[in-house]
Amino acid sequence: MLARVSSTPSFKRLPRAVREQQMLDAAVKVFSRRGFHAASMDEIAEDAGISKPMVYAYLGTKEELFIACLHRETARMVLAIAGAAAPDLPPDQRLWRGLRAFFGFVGAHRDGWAVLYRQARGSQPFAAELAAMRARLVDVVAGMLDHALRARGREVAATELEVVAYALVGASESLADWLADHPEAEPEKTATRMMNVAWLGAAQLLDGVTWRPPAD
Amino acid sequence: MLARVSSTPSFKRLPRAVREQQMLDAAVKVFSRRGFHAASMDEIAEDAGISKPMVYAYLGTKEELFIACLHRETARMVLAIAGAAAPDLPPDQRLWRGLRAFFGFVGAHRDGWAVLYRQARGSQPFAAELAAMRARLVDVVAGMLDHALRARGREVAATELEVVAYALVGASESLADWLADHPEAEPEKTATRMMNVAWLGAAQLLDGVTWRPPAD
DNA sequence: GCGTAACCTTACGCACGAGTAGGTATGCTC
DNA sequence: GAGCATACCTACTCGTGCGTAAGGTTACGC
Repeated sequence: MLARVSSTPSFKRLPRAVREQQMLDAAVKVFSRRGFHAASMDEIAEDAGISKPMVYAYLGTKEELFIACLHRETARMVLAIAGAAAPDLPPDQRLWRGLRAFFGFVGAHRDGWAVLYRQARGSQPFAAELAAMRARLVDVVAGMLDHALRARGREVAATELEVVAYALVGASESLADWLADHPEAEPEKTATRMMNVAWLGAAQLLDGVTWRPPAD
Repeated sequence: MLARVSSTPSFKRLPRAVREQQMLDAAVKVFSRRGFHAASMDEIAEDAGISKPMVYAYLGTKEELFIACLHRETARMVLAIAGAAAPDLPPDQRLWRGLRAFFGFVGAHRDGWAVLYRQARGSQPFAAELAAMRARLVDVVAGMLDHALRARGREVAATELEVVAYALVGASESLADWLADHPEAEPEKTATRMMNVAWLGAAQLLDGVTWRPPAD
């Protein structure tokens, strides 16, 4: 009414695409800090430097907004890992590169990742979303195992593979959580440790066998 | 006022301890089905066959109630696993028994476990609670590894052990989630698969080496 | 220079559910 | 069988925060 030019002297009108990204940035930040429920649309809007109805106009309801966050972050992560694929390498190399990319990504997006995915695990509407993306990862890992097995002339039931892949993915997620909680930890080192336990197994670790990252 | 004897013809007055257990049962059920936030105290009260103020009188606020659920379920789980300890067995035996007990418990408390712990991961107030109990598990596993290592005259930094233990616990939790989502799956079998990946590692699995449960 | 469409605001309605006030019945003790 | 503690109820208050109605303001095309 009266105080109009209070906050920003010249207040920029920005095109939709830009504002949407700002909003998503803010949303990820606030959802991370507060958790889905405790986060308020007002705070997100304020953090984005915009007013609430704009958020509704562009990204829809709170749930839709959260899902949009999930999608963007997931896409980024998949992209980061996809670059490390190289399907013609031996399995240990592929596993190593995948893990390195994964932990590298998490390390670079600590607050983003951790709480976002921790959130998504819980509440019904997002669990499906999250499960879908986890399934993609599991499929990739299972496919890798299957590929390696066939190359050795062996074959294993799909369920069996899925469960093993699931365990590996789960272990990685846990270590990702650990990484997100320990700001001083190095992603590369964490990936190496994960590689050790996943590739070698506890029996060999106890016997002093260790796996070390290749020169590259 | 008028409809008093509607629900239960003879309505029993029960001692506090009994009612508290009924309330906790109901709370676990409702929290599981709906998630922490979506669960309403009214629904919990109704499910327990009691009115809301009783819940407040006995178990306190919604948060306190949830924490009470967590504590009870955690205690039950620790108890179930503790019985399988046997510290003088070789490490593979100990790991196997621990895993079997763990998955057995989860299989027997499917709705209880899954959503309760999935919930707790997310929201701030409970994360601490959950982290504490997870830390106990991690310590146990790390201690086991340390014990085994010393017996072989080797020694490893505590952080190193912790991370490996963390990965193992994480993988188990993931498979527990998987188990909770697949009603047809057998706990024993799941434990075996977990044992395979944890003890042997991917490299040996690919080579066709498998671990099989002992006759016991 | 003027319309119009996109951008952006303030200010509110409204539902929902946590937590409570105050009162009633029941059993146990002496 | 009076008294007292404990179990239990109905019926509210009230904060909080999602989602929206209705209206300003700036840029851009013509």
